[in-house]
Amino acid sequence: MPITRSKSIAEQIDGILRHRIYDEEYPPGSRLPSESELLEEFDVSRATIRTALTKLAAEGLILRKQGDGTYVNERMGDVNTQLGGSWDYWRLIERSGFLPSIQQLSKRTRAATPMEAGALHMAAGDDVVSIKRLFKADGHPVILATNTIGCILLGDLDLADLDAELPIGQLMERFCQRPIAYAIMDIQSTAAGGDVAQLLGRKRGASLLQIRTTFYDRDNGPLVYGSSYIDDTRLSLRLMQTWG
Amino acid sequence: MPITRSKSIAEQIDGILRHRIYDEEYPPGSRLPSESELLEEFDVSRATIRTALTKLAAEGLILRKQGDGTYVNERMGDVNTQLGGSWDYWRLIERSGFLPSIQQLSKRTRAATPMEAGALHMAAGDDVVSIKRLFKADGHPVILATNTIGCILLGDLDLADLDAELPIGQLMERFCQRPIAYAIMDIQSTAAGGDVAQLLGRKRGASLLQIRTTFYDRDNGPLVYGSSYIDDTRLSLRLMQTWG
DNA sequence: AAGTGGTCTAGACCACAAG
DNA sequence: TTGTGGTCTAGACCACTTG
Repeated sequence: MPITRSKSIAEQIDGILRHRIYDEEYPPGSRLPSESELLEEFDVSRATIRTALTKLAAEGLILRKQGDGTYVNERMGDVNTQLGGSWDYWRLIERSGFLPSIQQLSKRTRAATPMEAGALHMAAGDDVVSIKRLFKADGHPVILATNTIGCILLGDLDLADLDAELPIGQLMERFCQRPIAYAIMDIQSTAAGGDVAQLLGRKRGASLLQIRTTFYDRDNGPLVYGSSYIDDTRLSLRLMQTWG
Repeated sequence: MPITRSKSIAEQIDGILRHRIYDEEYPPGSRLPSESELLEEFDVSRATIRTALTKLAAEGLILRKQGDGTYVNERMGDVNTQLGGSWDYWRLIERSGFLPSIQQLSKRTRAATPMEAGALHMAAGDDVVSIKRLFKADGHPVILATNTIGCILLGDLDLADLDAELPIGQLMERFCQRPIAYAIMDIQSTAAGGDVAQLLGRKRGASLLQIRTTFYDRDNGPLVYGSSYIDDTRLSLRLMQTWG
């Protein structure tokens, strides 16, 4: 069991406020307590309160108006994606109003494709562990995701111990002790090939969203390469862009 | 001419550091001066320096390592999109390594489609101003963008004065005095219809990225609705996702 | 005029990595 | 041990909108 670093005060306040917003203790469109009220409630300095509020505002969860107050963003419920921040397919499905589930299709060691080898800075043909999963929304297949990890990173770990239900970030932290620092994603539109179409229950040639992601550690070393197909007739990517 | 608020110290430092990174005065992968060195250089408090650095780190431009230092992210050059932050098609094309240009296809007043009316909280058939533009990369059409603005917002402005070359954010600020606070984007994959295919020089039925965006002011009032088609064989959406 | 969020300061202590 | 970035405090003044 890894030791959980106790969170900072600002992070805890962030979490508490976030919960109050989701629980509608602070309903959409309503005004939050002022910063001075909050610092009294939590008995911290104003800077700490503002650290938490700044993060919520950057995500679009709240809108701050100078001279007026801080308001819960009415339209946060429309959003299912937090590109630029932590985010995974499970939550995407959940936030789209469906019940998520995962079906593991395969988990095996094989030779890297040229694309994977390039992304992971390996030679083509080097051994990688490949995990192929199908995400379902209310039981319907919606996302086909393949993740590839260089074998060196996993050491002598038994494949059977690799928990394929975990989001990729937690998986890397637990099994490689290498937390993800950032990822680079490439979003494209593509026509479904035969196998992908069949797994997602679409016709061959149907339009799908394709997301290719390479995850890096804080030393710029590539950790994982992922390629996913999203059936966006059932699931669209909705995200908030905050201005200024 | 609207009065331009002079920027805050933190914003100015943000801009200076950003320039130094783009100019490779701080090259990719190199270590920045420490926070104490920076606060001496600019003669400000540490909190002010950290405000600037925090913003750069959130965008992925720099990586901060406790006990070590702050480094320029080597892979920032791969990225062409800043979803979740300020961003426009002109910069997308530029950052993809092409020379951008805009061709205005039409600018006129017409009745709102049901989709536009819904997004803009109007009745279907109400008057809107519609601007249709074709973005080119090195002269090749890559993005077809249609923006729709409720006529009420523009008042008695002459259509001819509306500068279609402006990014939508600056356009709203200048002609409506209503700055954009946030936007909600919907990213999907779609098959090109006849007219879209022709304008983008693709075959009918080809896969395109479609982005639908509604822009809101800080009072949650819808300002603009935009629908765009991106030819992602020439231009892919590459963005950075920062972790933690 | 009063209250809000926006900005900035000067200082302190802690956690972490290696100059 | 030294120097980094991470966190927090108490206080000040400013800009803005009108609870």
